Amino acid sequence: MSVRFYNTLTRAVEPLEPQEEGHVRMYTCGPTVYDRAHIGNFRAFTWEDLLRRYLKWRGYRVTQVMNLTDVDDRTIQAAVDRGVGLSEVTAPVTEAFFEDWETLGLESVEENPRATEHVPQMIELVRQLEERGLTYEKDGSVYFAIDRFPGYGRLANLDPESLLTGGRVEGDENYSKENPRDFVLWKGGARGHEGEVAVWDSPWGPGRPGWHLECSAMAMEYLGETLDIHTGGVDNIFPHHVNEIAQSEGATGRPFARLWLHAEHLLSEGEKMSKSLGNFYTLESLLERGYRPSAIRYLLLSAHYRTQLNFTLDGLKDADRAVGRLFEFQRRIRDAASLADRGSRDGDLVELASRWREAFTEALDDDLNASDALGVTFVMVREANLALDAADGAGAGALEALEGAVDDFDSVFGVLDLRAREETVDSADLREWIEERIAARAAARAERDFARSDAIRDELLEAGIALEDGPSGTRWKLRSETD
RNA sequence: GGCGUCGUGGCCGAGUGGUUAGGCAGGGGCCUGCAAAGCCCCCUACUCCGGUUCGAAUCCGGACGACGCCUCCA
Repeated sequence: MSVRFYNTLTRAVEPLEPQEEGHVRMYTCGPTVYDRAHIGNFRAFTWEDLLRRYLKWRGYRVTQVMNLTDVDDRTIQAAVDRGVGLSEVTAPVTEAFFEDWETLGLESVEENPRATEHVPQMIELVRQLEERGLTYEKDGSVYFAIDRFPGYGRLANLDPESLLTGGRVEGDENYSKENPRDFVLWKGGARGHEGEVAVWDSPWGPGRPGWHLECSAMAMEYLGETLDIHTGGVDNIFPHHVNEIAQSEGATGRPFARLWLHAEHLLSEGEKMSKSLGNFYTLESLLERGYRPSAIRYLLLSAHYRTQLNFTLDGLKDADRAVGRLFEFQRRIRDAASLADRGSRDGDLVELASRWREAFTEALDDDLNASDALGVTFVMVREANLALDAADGAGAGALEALEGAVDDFDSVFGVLDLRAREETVDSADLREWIEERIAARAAARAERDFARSDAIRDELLEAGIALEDGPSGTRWKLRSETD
Protein backbone atom coordinates (compact mmCIF):
# COMPACT_ATOMS: atom_id res chain seq x y z
CA MET A 1 0.00 0.00 0.00
CA SER A 2 1.04 3.51 -0.56
CA VAL A 3 0.94 6.67 1.48
CA ARG A 4 -2.56 8.04 1.52
CA PHE A 5 -4.38 10.97 3.05
CA TYR A 6 -7.82 12.28 3.71
CA ASN A 7 -8.36 14.99 1.13
CA THR A 8 -10.66 17.75 2.32
CA LEU A 9 -11.42 18.59 -1.29
CA THR A 10 -12.96 15.21 -2.05
CA ARG A 11 -13.78 14.13 1.50
CA ALA A 12 -12.10 10.82 0.77
CA VAL A 13 -8.83 9.07 1.49
CA GLU A 14 -6.61 9.23 -1.57
CA PRO A 15 -3.12 8.02 -2.44
CA LEU A 16 -0.30 10.50 -2.59
CA GLU A 17 0.72 10.83 -6.23
CA PRO A 18 3.34 13.52 -6.64
CA GLN A 19 3.53 15.08 -10.09
CA GLU A 20 7.23 14.41 -10.13
CA GLU A 21 8.10 10.87 -9.15
CA GLY A 22 9.45 10.75 -5.62
CA HIS A 23 9.33 14.49 -5.02
CA VAL A 24 6.61 16.08 -2.92
CA ARG A 25 5.96 19.79 -3.22
CA MET A 26 4.13 20.98 -0.17
CA TYR A 27 2.80 24.31 0.99
CA THR A 28 2.02 25.04 4.61
CA CYS A 29 0.05 28.02 5.82
CA GLY A 30 2.36 29.76 8.25
CA PRO A 31 1.85 32.24 11.05
CA THR A 32 0.74 35.82 10.96
CA VAL A 33 3.51 37.40 12.95
CA TYR A 34 1.54 39.92 14.98
CA ASP A 35 1.84 38.16 18.32
CA ARG A 36 3.51 35.14 19.82
CA ALA A 37 2.04 31.87 18.60
CA HIS A 38 0.37 29.64 21.17
CA ILE A 39 0.55 25.90 21.58
CA GLY A 40 -2.64 25.45 19.57
CA ASN A 41 -0.97 27.05 16.57
CA PHE A 42 1.93 24.73 17.10
CA ARG A 43 -0.25 21.67 16.95
CA ALA A 44 -0.64 22.28 13.25
CA PHE A 45 3.04 23.03 12.73
CA THR A 46 4.10 19.98 14.72
CA TRP A 47 1.77 17.77 12.75
CA GLU A 48 3.12 19.24 9.52
CA ASP A 49 6.61 18.43 10.76
CA LEU A 50 5.53 14.84 11.35
CA LEU A 51 4.14 14.74 7.84
CA ARG A 52 7.36 16.15 6.42
CA ARG A 53 9.56 13.75 8.39
CA TYR A 54 7.41 10.79 7.49
CA LEU A 55 7.48 11.54 3.78
CA LYS A 56 11.25 11.84 3.96
CA TRP A 57 11.50 8.59 5.93
CA ARG A 58 9.39 6.98 3.21
CA GLY A 59 12.00 8.05 0.71
CA TYR A 60 10.41 11.12 -0.79
CA ARG A 61 12.28 14.29 -1.45
CA VAL A 62 10.26 17.07 0.15
CA THR A 63 10.20 20.70 -0.88
CA GLN A 64 8.16 22.55 1.68
CA VAL A 65 7.27 26.20 1.71
CA MET A 66 5.78 27.95 4.70
CA ASN A 67 4.88 31.61 4.48
CA LEU A 68 5.24 34.33 7.07
CA THR A 69 2.37 36.75 6.86
CA ASP A 70 3.95 39.98 7.95
CA VAL A 71 1.36 42.38 6.61
CA ASP A 72 -2.33 42.16 7.46
CA ASP A 73 -4.89 44.02 9.57
CA ARG A 74 -3.46 42.82 12.85
CA THR A 75 0.19 43.56 12.16
CA ILE A 76 -0.76 46.98 10.82
CA GLN A 77 -2.97 47.67 13.80
CA ALA A 78 -0.18 46.73 16.19
CA ALA A 79 2.27 49.00 14.39
CA VAL A 80 -0.18 51.90 14.35
CA ASP A 81 -1.05 51.41 18.03
CA ARG A 82 2.58 51.48 19.02
CA GLY A 83 3.56 54.19 16.56
CA VAL A 84 6.29 52.09 14.96
CA GLY A 85 7.05 50.61 11.57
CA LEU A 86 5.65 47.28 10.49
CA SER A 87 8.93 45.42 10.80
CA GLU A 88 9.37 46.59 14.37
CA VAL A 89 6.26 44.56 15.14
CA THR A 90 6.96 41.56 12.97
CA ALA A 91 10.71 41.06 13.42
CA PRO A 92 10.70 40.18 17.13
CA VAL A 93 7.59 38.05 16.76
CA THR A 94 9.17 36.17 13.88
CA GLU A 95 12.31 35.62 15.91
CA ALA A 96 10.32 34.26 18.85
CA PHE A 97 8.36 32.06 16.50
CA PHE A 98 11.47 30.36 15.18
CA GLU A 99 12.83 29.95 18.69
CA ASP A 100 9.71 28.03 19.61
CA TRP A 101 9.97 26.14 16.33
CA GLU A 102 13.46 25.02 17.24
CA THR A 103 12.50 24.19 20.82
CA LEU A 104 9.83 21.79 19.60
CA GLY A 105 12.31 20.08 17.33
CA LEU A 106 10.63 21.18 14.12
CA GLU A 107 12.77 20.87 11.02
CA SER A 108 13.57 23.90 8.94
CA VAL A 109 11.60 23.96 5.72
CA GLU A 110 13.07 24.83 2.34
CA GLU A 111 11.57 28.29 2.07
CA ASN A 112 9.97 30.75 4.48
CA PRO A 113 8.89 33.57 2.19
CA ARG A 114 7.62 36.81 3.69
CA ALA A 115 4.56 38.49 2.26
CA THR A 116 6.16 41.93 2.28
CA GLU A 117 8.94 40.63 0.04
CA HIS A 118 6.54 39.27 -2.57
CA VAL A 119 4.24 42.16 -3.27
CA PRO A 120 5.27 42.31 -6.96
CA GLN A 121 4.28 38.66 -7.40
CA MET A 122 0.95 39.37 -5.76
CA ILE A 123 0.34 42.36 -8.00
CA GLU A 124 1.14 40.19 -11.00
CA LEU A 125 -1.36 37.60 -9.84
CA VAL A 126 -4.06 40.25 -9.57
CA ARG A 127 -3.19 41.41 -13.09
CA GLN A 128 -3.64 37.91 -14.41
CA LEU A 129 -7.01 37.65 -12.71
CA GLU A 130 -7.89 41.03 -14.15
CA GLU A 131 -6.99 39.83 -17.65
CA ARG A 132 -9.24 36.85 -17.19
CA GLY A 133 -12.10 39.11 -16.23
CA LEU A 134 -12.54 37.77 -12.72
CA THR A 135 -12.05 41.06 -10.95
CA TYR A 136 -13.48 44.53 -10.72
CA GLU A 137 -12.03 47.73 -9.43
CA LYS A 138 -13.71 50.20 -7.15
CA ASP A 139 -12.22 53.23 -5.45
CA GLY A 140 -8.69 51.98 -6.03
CA SER A 141 -9.40 48.52 -4.62
CA VAL A 142 -9.62 45.31 -6.63
CA TYR A 143 -12.14 42.60 -5.80
CA PHE A 144 -12.56 39.01 -6.84
CA ALA A 145 -16.01 38.38 -8.29
CA ILE A 146 -16.91 34.93 -7.02
CA ASP A 147 -19.94 34.70 -9.31
CA ARG A 148 -17.56 34.47 -12.25
CA PHE A 149 -15.60 31.57 -10.79
CA PRO A 150 -17.51 28.31 -11.15
CA GLY A 151 -17.21 25.95 -8.24
CA TYR A 152 -16.41 28.65 -5.71
CA GLY A 153 -16.56 27.23 -2.19
CA ARG A 154 -16.27 23.58 -3.17
CA LEU A 155 -13.48 22.93 -0.68
CA ALA A 156 -15.68 24.02 2.18
CA ASN A 157 -18.73 22.33 0.71
CA LEU A 158 -20.36 25.71 0.60
CA ASP A 159 -23.22 26.64 -1.61
CA PRO A 160 -22.31 30.09 -2.98
CA GLU A 161 -25.96 31.03 -3.23
CA SER A 162 -26.62 30.54 0.43
CA LEU A 163 -23.35 31.99 1.66
CA LEU A 164 -23.78 34.68 4.21
CA THR A 165 -27.47 34.28 4.61
CA GLY A 166 -27.03 33.39 8.24
CA GLY A 167 -23.60 34.50 9.34
CA ARG A 168 -21.85 37.80 9.58
CA VAL A 169 -22.86 39.85 6.57
CA GLU A 170 -21.01 43.05 7.25
CA GLY A 171 -17.51 41.87 6.54
CA ASP A 172 -15.01 44.55 5.86
CA GLU A 173 -17.10 47.67 5.98
CA ASN A 174 -14.27 49.88 4.78
CA TYR A 175 -14.59 48.53 1.29
CA SER A 176 -17.48 48.65 -1.09
CA LYS A 177 -18.18 45.39 -2.86
CA GLU A 178 -20.66 44.67 -5.61
CA ASN A 179 -21.50 41.46 -3.87
CA PRO A 180 -20.91 41.08 -0.15
CA ARG A 181 -19.53 37.60 -0.78
CA ASP A 182 -16.69 38.89 -2.94
CA PHE A 183 -13.32 39.27 -1.35
CA VAL A 184 -10.68 41.91 -1.75
CA LEU A 185 -7.46 41.23 -3.65
CA TRP A 186 -5.94 44.66 -3.37
CA LYS A 187 -6.86 47.16 -0.69
CA GLY A 188 -6.51 50.53 -2.30
CA GLY A 189 -5.60 53.87 -0.82
CA ALA A 190 -3.83 54.71 2.37
CA ARG A 191 -6.70 55.15 4.72
CA GLY A 192 -6.01 56.61 8.14
CA HIS A 193 -2.73 55.59 9.64
CA GLU A 194 -2.42 52.46 7.55
CA GLY A 195 -0.55 54.28 4.83
CA GLU A 196 2.15 55.18 7.25
CA VAL A 197 3.16 51.59 7.86
CA ALA A 198 2.07 49.55 4.87
CA VAL A 199 1.63 50.91 1.38
CA TRP A 200 2.87 49.82 -2.02
CA ASP A 201 2.45 51.23 -5.51
CA SER A 202 0.34 49.26 -7.91
CA PRO A 203 -1.41 49.65 -11.27
CA TRP A 204 -4.49 50.57 -9.25
CA GLY A 205 -2.71 53.16 -7.16
CA PRO A 206 -1.17 52.89 -3.72
CA GLY A 207 -2.45 50.20 -1.43
CA ARG A 208 -1.66 46.82 0.05
CA PRO A 209 -2.45 43.22 -0.72
CA GLY A 210 -5.54 41.57 0.69
CA TRP A 211 -5.36 38.52 2.91
CA HIS A 212 -5.23 35.16 0.97
CA LEU A 213 -3.23 36.67 -1.86
CA GLU A 214 0.21 36.05 -0.40
CA CYS A 215 -0.32 32.31 -0.10
CA SER A 216 -1.36 31.93 -3.73
CA ALA A 217 1.45 34.11 -5.02
CA MET A 218 4.22 32.62 -2.93
CA ALA A 219 3.11 29.02 -3.29
CA MET A 220 3.17 29.29 -7.06
CA GLU A 221 6.40 31.29 -7.02
CA TYR A 222 8.29 28.51 -5.27
CA LEU A 223 6.35 25.37 -6.08
CA GLY A 224 4.68 25.87 -9.43
CA GLU A 225 1.05 26.17 -10.42
CA THR A 226 -0.05 22.89 -8.90
CA LEU A 227 1.03 21.77 -5.43
CA ASP A 228 1.10 18.14 -4.40
CA ILE A 229 -0.03 18.93 -0.87
CA HIS A 230 -1.44 22.03 0.78
CA THR A 231 -1.80 21.99 4.55
CA GLY A 232 -3.29 24.17 7.24
CA GLY A 233 -5.69 24.25 10.15
CA VAL A 234 -9.38 23.52 9.68
CA ASP A 235 -10.26 27.11 10.42
CA ASN A 236 -8.43 28.04 7.23
CA ILE A 237 -10.74 26.00 5.02
CA PHE A 238 -13.10 28.90 4.71
CA PRO A 239 -12.52 31.57 3.69
CA HIS A 240 -8.75 31.38 3.34
CA HIS A 241 -8.24 28.22 1.33
CA VAL A 242 -11.44 28.62 -0.63
CA ASN A 243 -10.19 31.99 -1.75
CA GLU A 244 -6.69 30.74 -2.45
CA ILE A 245 -8.20 28.21 -4.81
CA ALA A 246 -10.33 30.84 -6.50
CA GLN A 247 -7.38 33.19 -6.99
CA SER A 248 -4.89 30.60 -8.11
CA GLU A 249 -7.09 28.54 -10.36
CA GLY A 250 -8.75 31.65 -11.68
CA ALA A 251 -5.36 32.90 -12.80
CA THR A 252 -3.83 29.68 -14.11
CA GLY A 253 -6.80 27.59 -15.12
CA ARG A 254 -5.14 24.64 -13.46
CA PRO A 255 -5.76 22.82 -10.17
CA PHE A 256 -4.02 24.64 -7.35
CA ALA A 257 -3.40 21.68 -5.05
CA ARG A 258 -4.07 17.98 -5.37
CA LEU A 259 -4.35 17.13 -1.71
CA TRP A 260 -5.75 19.49 0.90
CA LEU A 261 -4.89 18.38 4.42
CA HIS A 262 -6.30 20.08 7.49
CA ALA A 263 -5.44 19.69 11.14
CA GLU A 264 -8.12 19.90 13.78
CA HIS A 265 -7.88 22.23 16.73
CA LEU A 266 -6.41 21.89 20.12
CA LEU A 267 -9.07 22.22 22.77
CA SER A 268 -8.49 23.87 26.09
CA GLU A 269 -11.12 23.60 28.81
CA GLY A 270 -13.39 21.99 26.25
CA GLU A 271 -13.19 24.83 23.76
CA LYS A 272 -11.00 25.76 20.86
CA MET A 273 -7.74 27.20 22.15
CA SER A 274 -7.55 30.73 20.88
CA LYS A 275 -6.27 34.16 21.62
CA SER A 276 -9.74 35.64 21.67
CA LEU A 277 -11.02 33.16 24.26
CA GLY A 278 -7.91 33.63 26.35
CA ASN A 279 -7.67 29.90 27.07
CA PHE A 280 -4.28 29.41 25.51
CA TYR A 281 -0.79 28.46 26.60
CA THR A 282 2.34 29.67 24.90
CA LEU A 283 5.29 27.35 24.69
CA GLU A 284 7.21 29.78 26.87
CA SER A 285 4.62 29.64 29.63
CA LEU A 286 4.67 25.83 29.62
CA LEU A 287 8.46 25.76 29.84
CA GLU A 288 8.31 28.20 32.73
CA ARG A 289 6.04 25.78 34.54
CA GLY A 290 8.66 23.09 34.12
CA TYR A 291 7.12 21.08 31.29
CA ARG A 292 9.56 19.74 28.78
CA PRO A 293 9.52 20.23 25.01
CA SER A 294 9.68 16.49 24.39
CA ALA A 295 6.48 16.00 26.38
CA ILE A 296 4.75 18.86 24.62
CA ARG A 297 5.75 17.55 21.22
CA TYR A 298 4.66 14.04 22.14
CA LEU A 299 1.28 15.19 23.41
CA LEU A 300 0.66 17.25 20.28
CA LEU A 301 1.44 14.24 18.10
CA SER A 302 -0.25 11.56 20.17
CA ALA A 303 -3.74 12.08 18.79
CA HIS A 304 -4.67 11.76 15.15
CA TYR A 305 -4.36 15.11 13.42
CA ARG A 306 -8.00 15.16 12.31
CA THR A 307 -9.41 14.83 15.81
CA GLN A 308 -9.69 17.59 18.30
CA LEU A 309 -7.21 17.10 21.07
CA ASN A 310 -8.00 18.25 24.57
CA PHE A 311 -4.85 19.86 25.87
CA THR A 312 -4.36 19.64 29.63
CA LEU A 313 -1.45 19.91 32.02
CA ASP A 314 -2.31 16.44 33.33
CA GLY A 315 -2.06 15.17 29.79
CA LEU A 316 1.34 16.77 29.55
CA LYS A 317 2.52 14.88 32.63
CA ASP A 318 1.29 11.61 31.14
CA ALA A 319 3.06 12.43 27.91
CA ASP A 320 6.28 13.13 29.78
CA ARG A 321 6.13 9.66 31.35
CA ALA A 322 5.40 8.03 28.03
CA VAL A 323 8.41 9.69 26.43
CA GLY A 324 10.41 8.55 29.45
CA ARG A 325 9.48 4.94 28.79
CA LEU A 326 10.68 5.18 25.20
CA PHE A 327 13.80 7.02 26.25
CA GLU A 328 14.63 4.36 28.85
CA PHE A 329 14.19 1.70 26.24
CA GLN A 330 16.57 3.46 23.91
CA ARG A 331 19.08 3.85 26.71
CA ARG A 332 18.73 0.20 27.63
CA ILE A 333 19.42 -0.88 24.07
CA ARG A 334 22.47 1.35 23.86
CA ASP A 335 23.84 0.26 27.22
CA ALA A 336 23.32 -3.38 26.31
CA ALA A 337 25.07 -2.80 23.01
CA SER A 338 28.25 -2.02 24.87
CA LEU A 339 28.20 -5.33 26.71
CA ALA A 340 29.55 -8.60 25.44
CA ASP A 341 27.55 -10.51 22.90
CA ARG A 342 25.48 -12.96 24.85
CA GLY A 343 22.43 -13.49 22.72
CA SER A 344 20.79 -16.57 21.41
CA ARG A 345 17.56 -14.98 20.34
CA ASP A 346 18.81 -12.64 17.70
CA GLY A 347 16.54 -14.11 15.09
CA ASP A 348 13.41 -13.39 17.12
CA LEU A 349 14.44 -9.85 17.87
CA VAL A 350 15.52 -9.03 14.36
CA GLU A 351 12.16 -10.31 13.25
CA LEU A 352 10.44 -8.25 15.94
CA ALA A 353 12.13 -5.11 14.68
CA SER A 354 11.12 -5.95 11.16
CA ARG A 355 7.51 -6.62 12.14
CA TRP A 356 7.49 -3.33 14.00
CA ARG A 357 8.73 -1.44 10.95
CA GLU A 358 5.99 -2.96 8.86
CA ALA A 359 3.24 -2.09 11.34
CA PHE A 360 4.66 1.38 11.91
CA THR A 361 4.69 2.06 8.18
CA GLU A 362 1.21 0.69 7.74
CA ALA A 363 -0.13 2.96 10.49
CA LEU A 364 1.45 6.12 9.14
CA ASP A 365 0.69 5.29 5.53
CA ASP A 366 -2.94 5.34 6.53
CA ASP A 367 -3.54 9.07 6.76
CA LEU A 368 -0.70 9.55 9.19
CA ASN A 369 -2.24 7.60 12.05
CA ALA A 370 0.24 8.63 14.72
CA SER A 371 -1.69 7.09 17.63
CA ASP A 372 -1.63 3.73 15.94
CA ALA A 373 2.07 4.13 15.17
CA LEU A 374 2.79 4.91 18.81
CA GLY A 375 0.71 1.91 19.83
CA VAL A 376 2.73 -0.52 17.73
CA THR A 377 5.94 1.06 18.96
CA PHE A 378 5.07 0.46 22.60
CA VAL A 379 4.17 -3.12 21.79
CA MET A 380 7.64 -3.57 20.34
CA VAL A 381 9.17 -2.00 23.42
CA ARG A 382 7.37 -4.41 25.71
CA GLU A 383 8.25 -7.47 23.68
CA ALA A 384 11.85 -6.42 23.35
CA ASN A 385 12.14 -5.69 27.07
CA LEU A 386 10.77 -9.12 27.77
CA ALA A 387 13.41 -10.72 25.58
CA LEU A 388 16.14 -8.56 27.08
CA ASP A 389 15.11 -9.64 30.55
CA ALA A 390 15.93 -13.21 29.64
CA ALA A 391 19.43 -14.25 30.63
CA ASP A 392 20.36 -15.22 27.13
CA GLY A 393 18.54 -12.23 25.69
CA ALA A 394 20.12 -10.38 22.85
CA GLY A 395 23.30 -10.37 20.86
CA ALA A 396 24.86 -7.76 18.69
CA GLY A 397 22.66 -8.40 15.67
CA ALA A 398 19.46 -8.08 17.65
CA LEU A 399 20.59 -4.97 19.45
CA GLU A 400 21.54 -3.38 16.19
CA ALA A 401 18.13 -4.16 14.75
CA LEU A 402 16.36 -2.73 17.79
CA GLU A 403 18.52 0.35 17.86
CA GLY A 404 17.73 0.85 14.20
CA ALA A 405 14.03 0.57 14.95
CA VAL A 406 14.25 3.18 17.67
CA ASP A 407 16.24 5.46 15.40
CA ASP A 408 13.64 5.05 12.69
CA PHE A 409 10.89 5.80 15.16
CA ASP A 410 12.58 8.96 16.27
CA SER A 411 13.51 10.20 12.85
CA VAL A 412 9.75 10.48 12.37
CA PHE A 413 8.50 11.41 15.85
CA GLY A 414 11.52 13.37 16.99
CA VAL A 415 10.82 13.15 20.70
CA LEU A 416 13.83 11.14 21.92
CA ASP A 417 16.22 13.56 20.35
CA LEU A 418 14.54 16.36 22.30
CA ARG A 419 14.62 14.33 25.48
CA ALA A 420 18.31 13.66 25.06
CA ARG A 421 18.88 17.37 24.69
CA GLU A 422 16.89 18.00 27.86
CA GLU A 423 18.89 15.45 29.81
CA THR A 424 22.19 16.96 28.86
CA VAL A 425 24.09 18.92 31.46
CA ASP A 426 26.21 21.51 29.71
CA SER A 427 28.38 22.53 32.63
CA ALA A 428 31.53 20.42 32.81
CA ASP A 429 32.10 21.60 36.38
CA LEU A 430 28.68 20.36 37.41
CA ARG A 431 29.20 17.04 35.70
CA GLU A 432 32.54 16.69 37.46
CA TRP A 433 31.02 17.46 40.82
CA ILE A 434 28.26 14.90 40.27
CA GLU A 435 30.75 12.22 39.32
CA GLU A 436 32.83 13.03 42.38
CA ARG A 437 29.78 12.72 44.63
CA ILE A 438 28.79 9.44 43.04
CA ALA A 439 32.29 8.10 43.60
CA ALA A 440 32.16 9.19 47.24
CA ARG A 441 28.84 7.47 47.64
CA ALA A 442 30.17 4.31 46.03
CA ALA A 443 33.03 4.32 48.53
CA ALA A 444 30.58 4.72 51.42
CA ARG A 445 28.46 1.89 50.09
CA ALA A 446 31.49 -0.32 49.77
CA GLU A 447 32.10 0.24 53.48
CA ARG A 448 28.42 -0.39 54.06
CA ASP A 449 28.13 3.09 55.54
CA PHE A 450 24.61 3.57 54.30
CA ALA A 451 23.91 6.66 56.39
CA ARG A 452 26.65 8.52 54.57
CA SER A 453 25.66 6.99 51.23
CA ASP A 454 22.06 8.10 51.65
CA ALA A 455 23.13 11.58 52.74
CA ILE A 456 25.04 11.99 49.49
CA ARG A 457 22.06 10.76 47.53
CA ASP A 458 19.86 13.33 49.27
CA GLU A 459 22.42 16.04 48.64
CA LEU A 460 22.34 15.33 44.91
CA LEU A 461 18.56 15.11 44.88
CA GLU A 462 18.47 18.52 46.48
CA ALA A 463 20.58 19.75 43.57
CA GLY A 464 18.10 18.26 41.13
CA ILE A 465 20.03 15.12 40.34
CA ALA A 466 18.40 11.72 40.74
CA LEU A 467 20.53 8.61 41.10
CA GLU A 468 19.76 5.19 39.74
CA ASP A 469 21.74 2.15 40.82
CA GLY A 470 21.95 -0.52 38.20
CA PRO A 471 23.95 -3.65 37.41
CA SER A 472 26.58 -1.63 35.57
CA GLY A 473 27.00 1.05 38.22
CA THR A 474 25.18 4.21 39.20
CA ARG A 475 23.56 6.46 36.62
CA TRP A 476 22.30 9.95 37.22
CA LYS A 477 19.77 12.12 35.53
CA LEU A 478 18.10 15.46 35.94
CA ARG A 479 14.87 15.45 37.83
CA SER A 480 11.93 16.71 35.87
CA GLU A 481 10.62 19.82 37.53
CA THR A 482 7.10 18.50 37.27
CA ASP A 483 7.89 15.24 39.08
C1' G B 1 -30.46 28.03 10.21
C1' G B 2 -26.46 25.80 6.64
C1' C B 3 -21.94 22.82 6.49
C1' G B 4 -18.69 19.49 9.18
C1' U B 5 -16.40 16.46 13.11
C1' C B 6 -17.34 13.54 17.24
C1' G B 7 -19.36 10.77 21.87
C1' U B 8 -14.54 4.27 23.80
C1' G B 9 -12.50 1.65 30.67
C1' G B 10 -10.30 6.49 36.54
C1' C B 11 -7.85 10.00 32.64
C1' C B 12 -5.83 10.45 27.55
C1' G B 13 -6.47 7.99 23.03
C1' A B 14 -6.42 4.09 18.35
C1' G B 15 -9.79 0.83 16.20
C1' U B 16 -15.19 0.60 11.35
C1' G B 17 -18.55 -6.45 11.51
C1' G B 18 -16.20 -11.82 14.77
C1' U B 19 -9.64 -12.14 17.14
C1' U B 20 -4.90 -8.09 22.96
C1' A B 21 -4.65 -1.23 20.52
C1' G B 22 -1.42 1.77 23.21
C1' G B 23 0.00 5.45 27.05
C1' C B 24 -0.82 7.43 32.03
C1' A B 25 -2.82 6.44 36.76
C1' G B 26 -4.01 2.21 40.19
C1' G B 27 -2.92 -3.02 42.23
C1' G B 28 0.71 -7.18 42.46
C1' G B 29 5.70 -9.10 41.54
C1' C B 30 11.16 -8.96 40.19
C1' C B 31 15.53 -6.15 41.11
C1' U B 32 17.90 -3.16 45.43
C1' G B 33 21.61 -2.46 51.73
C1' C B 34 17.05 0.62 51.68
C1' A B 35 15.29 3.44 47.89
C1' A B 36 14.71 5.43 43.18
C1' A B 37 14.54 4.18 38.33
C1' G B 38 13.59 0.19 35.31
C1' C B 39 11.25 -4.37 33.74
C1' C B 40 7.10 -7.99 33.95
C1' C B 41 1.93 -9.27 35.18
C1' C B 42 -3.18 -7.61 36.28
C1' C B 43 -7.12 -3.99 35.46
C1' U B 44 -11.46 -5.75 29.06
C1' A B 45 -14.67 -0.27 27.82
C1' C B 46 -17.38 1.50 23.63
C1' U B 47 -23.91 7.90 25.26
C1' C B 48 -29.04 6.02 24.85
C1' C B 49 -33.18 3.64 21.98
C1' G B 50 -34.63 0.86 17.81
C1' G B 51 -33.11 -1.92 13.27
C1' U B 52 -29.93 -5.12 9.85
C1' U B 53 -26.91 -9.61 10.85
C1' C B 54 -25.42 -16.16 12.99
C1' G B 55 -22.62 -12.04 15.24
C1' A B 56 -22.18 -4.56 15.99
C1' A B 57 -18.14 -0.26 19.75
C1' U B 58 -17.92 -0.92 14.33
C1' C B 59 -23.42 -0.75 9.39
C1' C B 60 -28.64 1.85 9.12
C1' G B 61 -32.49 5.05 11.55
C1' G B 62 -33.69 8.08 15.66
C1' A B 63 -32.75 10.67 20.38
C1' C B 64 -29.55 13.24 23.55
C1' G B 65 -24.91 15.66 24.16
C1' A B 66 -20.02 18.01 22.79
C1' C B 67 -16.85 20.81 19.52
C1' G B 68 -15.72 23.57 15.06
C1' C B 69 -16.62 26.68 10.45
C1' C B 70 -20.29 30.12 8.12
C1' U B 71 -15.17 36.34 5.83
C1' C B 72 -9.63 37.78 12.83
C1' C B 73 -8.27 32.53 13.45
C1' A B 74 -3.28 26.57 13.18
